Amino acid sequence: MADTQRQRLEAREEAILIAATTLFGESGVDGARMAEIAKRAAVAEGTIYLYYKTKHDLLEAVVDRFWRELTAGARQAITPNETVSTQLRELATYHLTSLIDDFKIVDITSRARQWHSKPSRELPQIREYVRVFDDIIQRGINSGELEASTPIWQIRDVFYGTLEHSARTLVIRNQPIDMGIIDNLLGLFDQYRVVSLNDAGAKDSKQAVLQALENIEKQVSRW
Amino acid sequence: MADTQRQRLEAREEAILIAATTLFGESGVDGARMAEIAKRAAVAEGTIYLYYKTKHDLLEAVVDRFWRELTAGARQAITPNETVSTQLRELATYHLTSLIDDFKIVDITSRARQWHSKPSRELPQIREYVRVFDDIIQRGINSGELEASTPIWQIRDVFYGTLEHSARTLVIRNQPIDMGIIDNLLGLFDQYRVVSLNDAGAKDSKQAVLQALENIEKQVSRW
DNA sequence: CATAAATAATGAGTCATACTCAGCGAAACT
DNA sequence: AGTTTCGCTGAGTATGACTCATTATTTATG
Repeated sequence: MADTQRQRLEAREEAILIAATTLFGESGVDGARMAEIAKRAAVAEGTIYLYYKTKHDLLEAVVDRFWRELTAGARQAITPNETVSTQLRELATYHLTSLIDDFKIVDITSRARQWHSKPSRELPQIREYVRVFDDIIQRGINSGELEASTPIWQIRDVFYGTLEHSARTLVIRNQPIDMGIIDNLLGLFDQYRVVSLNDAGAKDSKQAVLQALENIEKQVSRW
Repeated sequence: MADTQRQRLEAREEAILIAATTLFGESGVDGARMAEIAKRAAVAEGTIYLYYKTKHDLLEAVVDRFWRELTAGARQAITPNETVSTQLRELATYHLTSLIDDFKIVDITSRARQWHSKPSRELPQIREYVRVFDDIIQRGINSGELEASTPIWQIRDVFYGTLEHSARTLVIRNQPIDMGIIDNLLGLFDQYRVVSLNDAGAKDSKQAVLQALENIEKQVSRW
Protein backbone atom coordinates (compact mmCIF):
# COMPACT_ATOMS: atom_id res chain seq x y z
CA MET A 1 0.00 0.00 0.00
CA ALA A 2 1.82 3.03 -1.29
CA ASP A 3 -0.64 5.30 0.43
CA THR A 4 -0.11 3.90 3.89
CA GLN A 5 3.65 4.09 3.48
CA ARG A 6 3.50 7.73 2.47
CA GLN A 7 1.28 8.46 5.43
CA ARG A 8 3.79 6.81 7.72
CA LEU A 9 6.55 9.00 6.36
CA GLU A 10 4.48 12.11 6.78
CA ALA A 11 3.54 11.08 10.28
CA ARG A 12 7.21 10.68 11.14
CA GLU A 13 8.05 14.07 9.68
CA GLU A 14 5.20 15.58 11.65
CA ALA A 15 6.34 13.88 14.84
CA ILE A 16 9.81 15.32 14.41
CA LEU A 17 8.41 18.78 13.73
CA ILE A 18 6.20 18.70 16.79
CA ALA A 19 8.97 17.41 19.02
CA ALA A 20 11.24 20.14 17.71
CA THR A 21 8.61 22.84 18.20
CA THR A 22 8.04 21.79 21.78
CA LEU A 23 11.70 21.53 22.66
CA PHE A 24 12.67 24.77 20.93
CA GLY A 25 9.95 26.41 22.98
CA GLU A 26 11.08 24.79 26.20
CA SER A 27 14.82 25.12 25.87
CA GLY A 28 15.44 27.61 23.11
CA VAL A 29 17.23 26.82 19.88
CA ASP A 30 20.68 26.47 21.41
CA GLY A 31 19.43 24.58 24.43
CA ALA A 32 17.57 21.99 22.37
CA ARG A 33 19.74 18.98 21.56
CA MET A 34 19.07 16.97 18.43
CA ALA A 35 19.36 13.76 20.45
CA GLU A 36 16.51 14.90 22.69
CA ILE A 37 14.30 15.88 19.75
CA ALA A 38 14.92 12.46 18.23
CA LYS A 39 14.04 10.76 21.50
CA ARG A 40 10.78 12.67 21.82
CA ALA A 41 9.85 11.92 18.23
CA ALA A 42 10.71 8.26 18.90
CA VAL A 43 13.24 8.04 16.09
CA ALA A 44 17.00 7.69 15.93
CA GLU A 45 19.08 10.82 15.77
CA GLY A 46 20.20 10.04 12.24
CA THR A 47 16.61 9.79 11.07
CA ILE A 48 16.04 13.48 11.60
CA TYR A 49 18.69 14.15 9.00
CA LEU A 50 16.75 12.15 6.44
CA TYR A 51 14.01 14.76 6.70
CA TYR A 52 15.96 17.93 7.52
CA LYS A 53 19.46 18.57 6.33
CA THR A 54 20.57 20.60 9.35
CA LYS A 55 19.31 21.84 12.69
CA HIS A 56 18.78 25.20 11.05
CA ASP A 57 16.68 23.57 8.37
CA LEU A 58 14.55 22.01 11.06
CA LEU A 59 14.21 25.38 12.74
CA GLU A 60 13.00 26.89 9.49
CA ALA A 61 10.41 24.18 9.10
CA VAL A 62 9.16 24.77 12.64
CA VAL A 63 8.84 28.49 12.06
CA ASP A 64 7.24 28.01 8.67
CA ARG A 65 4.65 25.68 10.12
CA PHE A 66 3.87 28.07 12.92
CA TRP A 67 3.18 31.00 10.60
CA ARG A 68 1.19 28.82 8.26
CA GLU A 69 -1.11 27.82 11.09
CA LEU A 70 -1.28 31.39 12.30
CA THR A 71 -2.40 32.47 8.84
CA ALA A 72 -5.16 29.88 8.80
CA GLY A 73 -6.25 30.98 12.26
CA ALA A 74 -6.30 34.63 11.26
CA ARG A 75 -8.49 34.00 8.22
CA GLN A 76 -10.80 32.03 10.50
CA ALA A 77 -10.94 34.83 13.05
CA ILE A 78 -12.24 37.39 10.58
CA THR A 79 -15.96 37.69 10.00
CA PRO A 80 -16.70 38.00 6.27
CA ASN A 81 -18.71 40.99 5.12
CA GLU A 82 -18.04 42.94 8.27
CA THR A 83 -16.80 46.54 8.23
CA VAL A 84 -13.12 47.15 7.72
CA SER A 85 -12.93 48.60 11.18
CA THR A 86 -14.39 45.47 12.76
CA GLN A 87 -12.23 43.12 10.75
CA LEU A 88 -9.13 45.06 11.68
CA ARG A 89 -10.07 44.79 15.32
CA GLU A 90 -10.60 41.07 14.97
CA LEU A 91 -7.25 40.62 13.28
CA ALA A 92 -5.44 42.80 15.80
CA THR A 93 -6.97 40.90 18.70
CA TYR A 94 -6.13 37.55 17.17
CA HIS A 95 -2.62 38.64 16.31
CA LEU A 96 -1.81 40.10 19.71
CA THR A 97 -3.13 37.17 21.71
CA SER A 98 -1.39 34.68 19.43
CA LEU A 99 1.95 36.45 19.68
CA ILE A 100 1.68 36.46 23.45
CA ASP A 101 0.57 32.84 23.72
CA ASP A 102 3.32 31.56 21.46
CA PHE A 103 5.88 34.16 22.19
CA LYS A 104 8.67 31.63 22.38
CA ILE A 105 8.19 30.59 18.78
CA VAL A 106 7.68 34.15 17.61
CA ASP A 107 10.92 35.09 19.28
CA ILE A 108 12.68 32.23 17.57
CA THR A 109 11.46 33.35 14.17
CA SER A 110 14.31 35.83 13.84
CA ARG A 111 16.74 32.93 14.13
CA ALA A 112 15.27 31.37 11.04
CA ARG A 113 16.05 34.50 9.05
CA GLN A 114 19.72 34.44 10.01
CA TRP A 115 22.06 31.99 8.45
CA HIS A 116 25.60 32.91 9.35
CA SER A 117 26.72 35.82 7.27
CA LYS A 118 23.96 35.64 4.72
CA PRO A 119 21.64 38.63 4.91
CA SER A 120 18.28 38.11 6.57
CA ARG A 121 15.90 36.53 4.14
CA GLU A 122 12.21 37.23 3.91
CA LEU A 123 10.28 34.18 5.06
CA PRO A 124 7.65 33.29 2.44
CA GLN A 125 5.15 32.16 5.02
CA ILE A 126 5.25 35.48 6.82
CA ARG A 127 4.67 37.24 3.55
CA GLU A 128 1.57 35.11 3.21
CA TYR A 129 0.43 35.99 6.71
CA VAL A 130 0.75 39.67 5.98
CA ARG A 131 -1.64 39.30 3.07
CA VAL A 132 -4.49 38.83 5.52
CA PHE A 133 -4.03 42.42 6.59
CA ASP A 134 -3.46 43.71 3.10
CA ASP A 135 -6.68 42.15 1.89
CA ILE A 136 -8.71 43.94 4.53
CA ILE A 137 -7.11 47.30 3.77
CA GLN A 138 -7.49 46.82 0.04
CA ARG A 139 -11.16 46.11 0.51
CA GLY A 140 -11.47 49.29 2.54
CA ILE A 141 -9.82 51.32 -0.18
CA ASN A 142 -11.92 49.77 -2.91
CA SER A 143 -15.13 50.48 -1.03
CA GLY A 144 -14.06 54.06 -0.45
CA GLU A 145 -13.99 53.58 3.30
CA LEU A 146 -10.27 54.32 3.45
CA GLU A 147 -8.29 56.87 1.54
CA ALA A 148 -5.58 55.53 -0.71
CA SER A 149 -2.87 58.16 -0.54
CA THR A 150 -0.83 56.41 2.14
CA PRO A 151 1.00 53.34 0.80
CA ILE A 152 -0.40 50.13 2.19
CA TRP A 153 2.97 48.91 3.33
CA GLN A 154 3.36 51.91 5.60
CA ILE A 155 0.04 51.26 7.29
CA ARG A 156 0.95 47.59 7.57
CA ASP A 157 4.26 48.35 9.26
CA VAL A 158 2.45 50.45 11.86
CA PHE A 159 -0.02 47.66 12.48
CA TYR A 160 2.31 44.70 12.77
CA GLY A 161 5.19 46.66 14.20
CA THR A 162 3.13 48.05 17.04
CA LEU A 163 1.48 44.75 17.89
CA GLU A 164 4.71 42.78 17.83
CA HIS A 165 6.51 45.34 19.92
CA SER A 166 3.63 45.50 22.37
CA ALA A 167 3.54 41.74 22.71
CA ARG A 168 7.26 41.61 23.41
CA THR A 169 6.98 44.33 26.02
CA LEU A 170 4.10 42.62 27.78
CA VAL A 171 5.75 39.20 27.82
CA ILE A 172 9.15 40.44 28.90
CA ARG A 173 7.65 42.46 31.72
CA ASN A 174 5.30 39.67 32.70
CA GLN A 175 2.26 41.88 32.33
CA PRO A 176 -1.24 40.70 31.48
CA ILE A 177 -2.65 41.40 28.04
CA ASP A 178 -4.19 44.84 27.74
CA MET A 179 -6.74 45.47 25.01
CA GLY A 180 -6.19 49.20 25.37
CA ILE A 181 -3.30 48.61 22.99
CA ILE A 182 -5.75 47.69 20.26
CA ASP A 183 -8.09 50.57 21.01
CA ASN A 184 -5.20 52.94 20.77
CA LEU A 185 -3.90 51.46 17.53
CA LEU A 186 -7.26 51.39 15.80
CA GLY A 187 -7.93 54.89 17.04
CA LEU A 188 -4.86 56.05 15.20
CA PHE A 189 -6.11 54.32 12.08
CA ASP A 190 -9.18 56.53 12.07
CA GLN A 191 -6.92 59.03 10.42
CA TYR A 192 -6.96 56.90 7.32
CA ARG A 193 -10.73 57.09 7.22
CA VAL A 194 -12.13 59.21 4.40
CA VAL A 195 -13.38 62.40 6.03
CA SER A 196 -12.63 65.25 3.67
CA LEU A 197 -14.09 68.61 2.89
CA ASN A 198 -14.01 67.62 -0.75
CA ASP A 199 -15.63 64.33 0.00
CA ALA A 200 -18.17 63.31 -2.62
CA GLY A 201 -20.76 62.50 0.03
CA ALA A 202 -20.40 65.86 1.73
CA LYS A 203 -20.36 68.49 -0.97
CA ASP A 204 -22.43 70.88 1.07
CA SER A 205 -19.90 72.71 3.19
CA LYS A 206 -22.23 72.97 6.16
CA GLN A 207 -22.67 69.23 6.12
CA ALA A 208 -18.91 68.85 5.78
CA VAL A 209 -18.37 70.93 8.89
CA LEU A 210 -20.89 68.90 10.83
CA GLN A 211 -19.29 65.68 9.72
CA ALA A 212 -15.86 66.98 10.58
CA LEU A 213 -17.04 68.03 14.02
CA GLU A 214 -18.65 64.68 14.56
CA ASN A 215 -15.38 63.03 13.71
CA ILE A 216 -13.56 65.23 16.15
CA GLU A 217 -16.16 64.50 18.79
CA LYS A 218 -15.46 60.82 18.33
CA GLN A 219 -11.76 61.37 18.78
CA VAL A 220 -12.24 63.58 21.77
CA SER A 221 -14.63 61.24 23.46
CA ARG A 222 -12.25 58.34 23.02
CA TRP A 223 -9.35 60.14 24.57
CA MET B 1 51.80 52.73 37.58
CA ALA B 2 48.48 51.24 38.51
CA ASP B 3 46.69 53.59 36.15
CA THR B 4 48.57 52.49 33.06
CA GLN B 5 47.99 48.87 33.93
CA ARG B 6 44.26 49.41 34.26
CA GLN B 7 44.22 51.28 30.98
CA ARG B 8 45.96 48.35 29.30
CA LEU B 9 43.29 46.00 30.61
CA GLU B 10 40.51 48.25 29.44
CA ALA B 11 42.12 48.62 26.05
CA ARG B 12 42.27 44.83 25.71
CA GLU B 13 38.65 44.46 26.73
CA GLU B 14 37.72 47.13 24.20
CA ALA B 15 39.74 45.42 21.47
CA ILE B 16 37.93 42.16 22.10
CA LEU B 17 34.55 43.91 22.05
CA ILE B 18 35.29 45.65 18.79
CA ALA B 19 36.60 42.50 17.15
CA ALA B 20 33.51 40.64 18.30
CA THR B 21 31.16 43.38 17.08
CA THR B 22 32.76 43.36 13.66
CA LEU B 23 32.80 39.61 13.30
CA PHE B 24 29.27 39.14 14.62
CA GLY B 25 28.20 41.64 12.02
CA GLU B 26 30.14 39.95 9.24
CA SER B 27 29.42 36.34 9.99
CA GLY B 28 26.51 36.29 12.40
CA VAL B 29 26.68 34.91 15.92
CA ASP B 30 26.90 31.28 14.91
CA GLY B 31 29.30 31.94 12.07
CA ALA B 32 31.74 33.86 14.24
CA ARG B 33 34.40 31.61 15.79
CA MET B 34 35.99 32.57 19.07
CA ALA B 35 39.42 31.76 17.63
CA GLU B 36 38.89 34.35 14.90
CA ILE B 37 37.72 37.01 17.36
CA ALA B 38 40.82 36.36 19.45
CA LYS B 39 43.03 36.64 16.41
CA ARG B 40 41.51 39.97 15.37
CA ALA B 41 41.81 41.34 18.89
CA ALA B 42 45.43 40.13 18.92
CA VAL B 43 45.01 38.00 22.03
CA ALA B 44 44.99 34.28 22.73
CA GLU B 45 41.69 32.50 22.65
CA GLY B 46 41.85 31.81 26.37
CA THR B 47 42.25 35.51 27.10
CA ILE B 48 38.75 36.27 25.93
CA TYR B 49 37.46 34.06 28.71
CA LEU B 50 39.25 36.17 31.29
CA TYR B 51 36.98 39.04 30.29
CA TYR B 52 33.80 37.25 29.24
CA LYS B 53 32.64 33.99 30.76
CA THR B 54 30.98 32.64 27.61
CA LYS B 55 30.37 33.52 24.00
CA HIS B 56 26.86 34.52 25.01
CA ASP B 57 28.30 36.85 27.62
CA LEU B 58 30.41 38.46 24.95
CA LEU B 59 27.36 38.82 22.76
CA GLU B 60 25.53 40.58 25.56
CA ALA B 61 28.42 42.98 26.01
CA VAL B 62 28.45 43.76 22.30
CA VAL B 63 24.72 44.43 22.26
CA ASP B 64 24.88 46.46 25.45
CA ARG B 65 27.62 48.63 24.05
CA PHE B 66 25.72 49.18 20.84
CA TRP B 67 22.59 50.43 22.57
CA ARG B 68 24.60 52.55 24.94
CA GLU B 69 26.20 54.35 22.01
CA LEU B 70 22.85 54.60 20.26
CA THR B 71 21.42 56.30 23.34
CA ALA B 72 24.23 58.81 23.39
CA GLY B 73 23.73 59.48 19.68
CA ALA B 74 20.01 59.95 20.12
CA ARG B 75 20.42 62.51 22.89
CA GLN B 76 22.90 64.30 20.66
CA ALA B 77 20.49 64.28 17.72
CA ILE B 78 17.77 66.11 19.59
CA THR B 79 17.75 69.91 19.61
CA PRO B 80 16.99 71.18 23.12
CA ASN B 81 14.09 73.60 23.54
CA GLU B 82 12.53 72.63 20.24
CA THR B 83 8.87 71.69 19.93
CA VAL B 84 7.83 68.16 20.82
CA SER B 85 6.87 67.57 17.23
CA THR B 86 10.30 68.55 15.95
CA GLN B 87 12.14 66.53 18.56
CA LEU B 88 10.05 63.49 17.77
CA ARG B 89 10.91 63.87 14.12
CA GLU B 90 14.59 64.16 14.95
CA LEU B 91 14.46 61.06 17.13
CA ALA B 92 12.49 59.07 14.57
CA THR B 93 14.90 60.00 11.80
CA TYR B 94 17.93 59.14 13.91
CA HIS B 95 16.38 55.89 15.06
CA LEU B 96 15.33 54.70 11.63
CA THR B 97 18.62 55.50 9.92
CA SER B 98 20.61 53.92 12.76
CA LEU B 99 18.57 50.73 12.69
CA ILE B 100 19.11 50.44 8.96
CA ASP B 101 22.81 51.24 9.08
CA ASP B 102 23.52 48.77 11.87
CA PHE B 103 20.80 46.31 11.10
CA LYS B 104 23.09 43.34 11.67
CA ILE B 105 23.65 44.27 15.29
CA VAL B 106 20.02 45.20 15.83
CA ASP B 107 19.03 41.83 14.48
CA ILE B 108 21.44 40.13 16.82
CA THR B 109 19.96 41.90 19.82
CA SER B 110 17.22 39.33 20.16
CA ARG B 111 19.89 36.67 20.60
CA ALA B 112 21.14 38.46 23.68
CA ARG B 113 17.69 38.20 25.26
CA GLN B 114 17.53 34.45 24.82
CA TRP B 115 19.54 32.20 27.03
CA HIS B 116 18.42 28.64 26.51
CA SER B 117 15.18 28.04 28.31
CA LYS B 118 15.24 31.14 30.44
CA PRO B 119 12.51 33.62 29.53
CA SER B 120 13.58 36.64 27.51
CA ARG B 121 15.04 39.25 29.79
CA GLU B 122 14.68 42.95 29.39
CA LEU B 123 18.01 44.46 28.46
CA PRO B 124 18.77 47.35 30.80
CA GLN B 125 20.49 49.37 28.12
CA ILE B 126 17.45 49.27 25.87
CA ARG B 127 15.32 50.47 28.73
CA GLU B 128 17.67 53.38 28.98
CA TYR B 129 17.39 54.08 25.27
CA VAL B 130 13.63 54.15 25.47
CA ARG B 131 13.82 56.90 28.05
CA VAL B 132 14.91 59.33 25.35
CA PHE B 133 11.46 59.00 23.83
CA ASP B 134 9.66 59.03 27.14
CA ASP B 135 11.35 62.26 28.13
CA ILE B 136 10.14 64.03 25.00
CA ILE B 137 6.59 62.82 25.46
CA GLN B 138 6.58 63.69 29.12
CA ARG B 139 7.70 67.18 28.30
CA GLY B 140 4.86 67.44 25.78
CA ILE B 141 2.32 66.37 28.36
CA ASN B 142 3.68 68.71 31.01
CA SER B 143 3.55 71.67 28.64
CA GLY B 144 0.00 70.79 27.65
CA GLU B 145 0.98 70.15 24.07
CA LEU B 146 -0.07 66.50 24.30
CA GLU B 147 -3.04 65.04 26.04
CA ALA B 148 -2.29 62.58 28.82
CA SER B 149 -5.12 60.10 28.62
CA THR B 150 -3.22 57.53 26.53
CA PRO B 151 -0.55 55.71 28.57
CA ILE B 152 2.94 56.66 27.48
CA TRP B 153 3.98 53.06 26.99
CA GLN B 154 1.29 52.56 24.37
CA ILE B 155 2.48 55.55 22.37
CA ARG B 156 6.03 54.34 22.76
CA ASP B 157 5.19 50.89 21.44
CA VAL B 158 3.66 52.44 18.34
CA PHE B 159 6.73 54.58 17.82
CA TYR B 160 9.47 52.01 18.30
CA GLY B 161 7.44 49.10 16.98
CA THR B 162 6.66 50.84 13.71
CA LEU B 163 10.19 52.08 13.14
CA GLU B 164 11.81 48.74 13.94
CA HIS B 165 9.39 46.86 11.75
CA SER B 166 9.84 49.34 8.93
CA ALA B 167 13.61 49.11 9.16
CA ARG B 168 13.48 45.33 8.98
CA THR B 169 11.17 45.43 5.98
CA LEU B 170 13.37 47.89 4.12
CA VAL B 171 16.59 46.00 4.80
CA ILE B 172 15.18 42.58 4.02
CA ARG B 173 13.71 43.80 0.76
CA ASN B 174 16.84 45.76 -0.09
CA GLN B 175 14.89 48.97 -0.47
CA PRO B 176 16.29 52.46 0.09
CA ILE B 177 15.27 54.41 3.16
CA ASP B 178 11.98 56.24 2.74
CA MET B 179 11.24 59.20 4.97
CA GLY B 180 7.56 58.88 4.14
CA ILE B 181 7.54 56.34 6.96
CA ILE B 182 8.32 59.08 9.43
CA ASP B 183 5.80 61.51 7.95
CA ASN B 184 3.15 58.85 8.23
CA LEU B 185 4.04 57.94 11.80
CA LEU B 186 4.19 61.51 13.05
CA GLY B 187 0.98 62.26 11.20
CA LEU B 188 -0.70 59.58 13.26
CA PHE B 189 0.69 61.13 16.40
CA ASP B 190 -1.19 64.34 15.67
CA GLN B 191 -4.10 62.53 17.21
CA TYR B 192 -2.41 62.85 20.57
CA ARG B 193 -2.26 66.62 20.13
CA VAL B 194 -4.60 68.56 22.37
CA VAL B 195 -7.42 69.77 20.11
CA SER B 196 -10.61 69.56 22.07
CA LEU B 197 -13.91 71.38 22.18
CA ASN B 198 -13.51 71.59 25.91
CA ASP B 199 -9.95 72.78 25.60
CA ALA B 200 -9.00 75.50 28.06
CA GLY B 201 -7.48 77.64 25.33
CA ALA B 202 -10.58 77.40 23.11
CA LYS B 203 -13.56 77.93 25.35
CA ASP B 204 -15.36 79.95 22.73
CA SER B 205 -17.16 77.37 20.63
CA LYS B 206 -16.71 79.37 17.44
CA GLN B 207 -13.00 79.43 17.97
CA ALA B 208 -13.10 75.74 18.75
CA VAL B 209 -14.79 75.04 15.45
CA LEU B 210 -12.23 77.10 13.58
CA GLN B 211 -9.41 75.29 15.31
CA ALA B 212 -10.99 71.97 14.61
CA LEU B 213 -11.39 72.82 10.96
CA GLU B 214 -7.81 73.98 10.75
CA ASN B 215 -6.73 70.69 12.16
CA ILE B 216 -8.78 68.86 9.59
CA GLU B 217 -7.35 71.04 6.83
CA LYS B 218 -3.91 70.00 7.93
CA GLN B 219 -4.85 66.35 7.78
CA VAL B 220 -6.55 66.72 4.43
CA SER B 221 -3.67 68.59 2.89
CA ARG B 222 -1.23 65.99 4.07
CA TRP B 223 -3.16 63.12 2.56
C1' DC C 1 5.20 -17.03 -1.94
C1' DA C 2 10.16 -16.68 -2.19
C1' DT C 3 13.57 -13.75 -3.38
C1' DA C 4 15.76 -9.75 -5.06
C1' DA C 5 16.02 -4.79 -5.30
C1' DA C 6 15.06 -0.53 -3.39
C1' DT C 7 14.20 2.31 0.17
C1' DA C 8 14.23 3.78 5.07
C1' DA C 9 16.17 3.67 9.80
C1' DT C 10 19.80 3.13 12.97
C1' DG C 11 23.45 4.65 16.26
C1' DA C 12 28.38 4.30 16.93
C1' DG C 13 31.85 7.15 15.20
C1' DT C 14 33.76 11.70 13.30
C1' DC C 15 34.62 16.38 13.51
C1' DA C 16 34.22 21.23 14.61
C1' DT C 17 34.43 24.37 18.18
C1' DA C 18 33.33 26.50 22.77
C1' DC C 19 35.62 26.32 26.78
C1' DT C 20 39.51 24.79 30.49
C1' DC C 21 43.72 24.80 32.97
C1' DA C 22 48.61 23.77 33.95
C1' DG C 23 52.38 26.30 33.08
C1' DC C 24 54.82 30.60 31.76
C1' DG C 25 56.27 35.43 31.95
C1' DA C 26 56.08 40.02 33.53
C1' DA C 27 55.10 43.37 36.81
C1' DA C 28 54.91 44.79 41.92
C1' DC C 29 56.45 44.55 46.29
C1' DT C 30 60.09 43.56 49.97
C1' DA D 1 67.73 39.74 43.81
C1' DG D 2 64.15 37.13 45.36
C1' DT D 3 59.42 36.33 45.94
C1' DT D 4 54.72 36.90 45.23
C1' DT D 5 50.96 38.19 42.37
C1' DC D 6 48.71 38.64 38.42
C1' DG D 7 47.55 38.22 33.61
C1' DC D 8 48.31 35.55 29.48
C1' DT D 9 48.85 31.50 26.70
C1' DG D 10 47.48 27.65 23.60
C1' DA D 11 47.45 22.70 23.67
C1' DG D 12 44.00 19.76 25.43
C1' DT D 13 39.00 18.41 26.74
C1' DA D 14 34.06 18.02 26.31
C1' DT D 15 30.06 18.59 23.88
C1' DG D 16 26.90 18.20 20.41
C1' DA D 17 25.85 18.55 15.33
C1' DC D 18 26.30 15.66 11.68
C1' DT D 19 27.91 11.13 8.78
C1' DC D 20 27.73 6.65 6.91
C1' DA D 21 28.42 1.62 6.99
C1' DT D 22 25.26 -1.59 8.48
C1' DT D 23 20.71 -3.42 9.41
C1' DA D 24 15.66 -3.54 8.85
C1' DT D 25 11.60 -2.95 6.13
C1' DT D 26 8.98 -2.35 2.21
C1' DT D 27 8.13 -3.01 -2.73
C1' DA D 28 8.85 -5.31 -7.11
C1' DT D 29 9.37 -9.51 -9.70
C1' DG D 30 9.01 -14.47 -11.48
